Amino acid sequence: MDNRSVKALRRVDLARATGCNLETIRYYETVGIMPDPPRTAKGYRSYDDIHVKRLKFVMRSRDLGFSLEEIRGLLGLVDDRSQTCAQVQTVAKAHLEDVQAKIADLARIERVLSETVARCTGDAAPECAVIDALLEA
Amino acid sequence: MDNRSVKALRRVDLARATGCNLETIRYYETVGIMPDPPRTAKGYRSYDDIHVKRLKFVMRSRDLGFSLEEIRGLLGLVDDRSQTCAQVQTVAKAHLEDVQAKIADLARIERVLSETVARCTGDAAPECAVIDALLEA
DNA sequence: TCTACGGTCTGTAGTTGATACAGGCTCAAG
DNA sequence: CTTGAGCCTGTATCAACTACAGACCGTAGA
Repeated sequence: MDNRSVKALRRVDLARATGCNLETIRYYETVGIMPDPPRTAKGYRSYDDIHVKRLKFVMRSRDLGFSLEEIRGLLGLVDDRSQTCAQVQTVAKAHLEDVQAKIADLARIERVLSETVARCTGDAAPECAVIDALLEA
Repeated sequence: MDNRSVKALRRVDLARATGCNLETIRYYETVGIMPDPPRTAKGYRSYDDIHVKRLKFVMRSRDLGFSLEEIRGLLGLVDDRSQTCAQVQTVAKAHLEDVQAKIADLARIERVLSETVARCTGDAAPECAVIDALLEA
């Protein structure tokens, strides 16, 4: 006869609903990314649709490579939606530049590696182009 | 009158010769990536050209994104050069695939982020395409 | 009702790859 | 002799989790 929330979720339910690891949820609570949830009489955490939504937001952001610090900022902007768009754009653009820099780094590594691997004869010889490349000054 | 090694290097000398952080050298020794160096009578570490060479190898490998675990493997192959080439090629190829996978991931992120940022008006409105994208189920 | 199993609680340790600091010792130049 | 740079060790910190220990709870089936 509880007409407040249709169903209270346990930790495992929230984890399953989002695909998030059980312990990670608790971690997010201790670092303030997720709010401390209400508790049952016996101290069990009791979650809700809002937790599912927020956790999915966090996971999607993590998936896009935002740090927890950045996500903290994004969540603050979500919670207090004034002047949101310009600020969010700033964060997202900065992050986009990080991502592009990382891609450039990896592309360089990829080029060096694939060139080096290609020079490998791949046979049982004690000479190796990869080792030589790593050893050369 | 020491005709063994032309000059013994101190920690700071090795660090300068390689560009490696001082503490990182010690860290590499504790985790077995670098060997425990000989010590002076007073217990000071005493390095050599072989340490410079090995540390540069490690740094170049790290720079190419190899994990310390992978580097441990590569160093083993360097130290015991029998059947080297085929084995190194295996490690390097696997790592190359990792790198390519990472590039693909980041490229996906880059695409999503840049599309989303482009949808931003950038003005002071409380609606925001980035937030919406992160919130949407 | 008993029992088994799955779930929850807390606190703490381990992971990777470093980096930093405290507190004390030593060495070399001026 | 003093000063400053460098060395020593052990331990703490960072991100972002993950895992475990030891105790407790809740419910379904026999």
